[in-house]
Amino acid sequence: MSNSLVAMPAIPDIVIGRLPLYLRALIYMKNQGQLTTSSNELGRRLGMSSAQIRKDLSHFGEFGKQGTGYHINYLVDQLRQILKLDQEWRVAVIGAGFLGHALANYNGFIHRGFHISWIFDSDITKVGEDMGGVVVQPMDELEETIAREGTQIALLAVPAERAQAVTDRLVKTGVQAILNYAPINLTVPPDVQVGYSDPVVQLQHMTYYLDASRS
Amino acid sequence: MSNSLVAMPAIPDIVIGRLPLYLRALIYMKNQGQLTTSSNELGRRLGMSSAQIRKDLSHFGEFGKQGTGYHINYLVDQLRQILKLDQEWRVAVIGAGFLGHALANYNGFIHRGFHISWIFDSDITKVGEDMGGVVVQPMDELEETIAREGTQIALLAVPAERAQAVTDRLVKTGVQAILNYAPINLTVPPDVQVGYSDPVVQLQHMTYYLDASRS
DNA sequence: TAGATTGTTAATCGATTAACAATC
DNA sequence: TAGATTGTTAATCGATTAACAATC
Repeated sequence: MSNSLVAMPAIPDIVIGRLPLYLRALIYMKNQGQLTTSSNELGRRLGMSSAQIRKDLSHFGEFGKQGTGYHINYLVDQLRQILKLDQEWRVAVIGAGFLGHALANYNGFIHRGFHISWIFDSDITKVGEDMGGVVVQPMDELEETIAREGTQIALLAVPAERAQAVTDRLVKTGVQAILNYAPINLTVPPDVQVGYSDPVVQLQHMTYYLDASRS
Repeated sequence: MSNSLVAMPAIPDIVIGRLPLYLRALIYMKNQGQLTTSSNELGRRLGMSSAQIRKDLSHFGEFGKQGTGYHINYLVDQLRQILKLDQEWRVAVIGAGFLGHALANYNGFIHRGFHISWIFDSDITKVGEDMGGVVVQPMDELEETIAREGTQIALLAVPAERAQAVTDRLVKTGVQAILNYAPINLTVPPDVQVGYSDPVVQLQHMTYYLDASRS
């Protein structure tokens, strides 16, 4: 534990939310064979100011060198540590409809440290089906399986009507984070993280700016 | 056109981004049979302050009544108009993998004013396949079909390596908004809207707050 | 060395909130 | 009328940016 006598202000959530974007861009550059970058280049790529990137990173330490910028490998490692990505997280998908199917089959999770171990569905005709190497489990066994395996994260892909009820069960069983794909606001205790993904909400945000007259 | 002599400050984008959430909650209440609500109730539901809701709405007009609050039907109509949802938008899905399949089959789009007319894929063995009532089109015909039909919005569900190239084609053809599911930052002209949906980015945001020691 | 770029400070800018007169 | 709730103002709070000394 570091100095507990000094009031340490929490790092703004909006800063935390940008770190994964920095990480993604850095890994992209790394895969291109690039070894170093600067706040300027990173900012250009992401459409933000270099000052913002330097300020964001300064919350966590000093990762660069004057004159030369940042070593990509080093910064990637640091960001991974900060975001607690230096471990594998156990993820369950709830709901084996088209979306659950797509999530279970998405290969972007595993190599970024998220291991989908389970997919649950209340439709017993789907139970036993193989989805991306994961076998559909009966909804009845949700609590037992999640508690036993210590699943920390849930991807919630059930109909909106059932999202809150399933959430309550997940929270009670010890899930710490839920990424909700249902078009509904969830209520959870303060120590549980919730992320939202509703494509319609995103589209409705964009239509505001569209020119309705253009074809 | 309203008063063009007075400098009208643009409404903050962060406000626009909350309107779809207000709309979603209002429609939910409406479906529950509720007729009126207040900024207080809406705020409680969405986890934000009543003052913020009133302030946000005040950018667009006066929609409530002292003492009684807001008529849900009326406010829903107003928000729909503001967000340009009083028309049907033509949407194309690009990429007919698992995700494209899920998007084409999602029934949350059509009744909220987004009509998925087309789904494209470069894999000719998929062409002709029926996905949620939409037949897979060859990628070669992207430009011709989108221009002819006046498709305004694209859901981009292609691999990251191809996302920017496809984006360039979409933009050239006149698409005004792109919801990008590929884990990569896109570059577009300023008059084109881009939204991002990368579940890994959202998960990485949440893991920062998780207790790695728990279970 | 000269040029580049960091981390940080202070100023600016913008968003949220508390408070309240108006009024249904 | 009494109670409730709006729309708006001004104060507060927080985030972004410009600028620059430090230094690689």
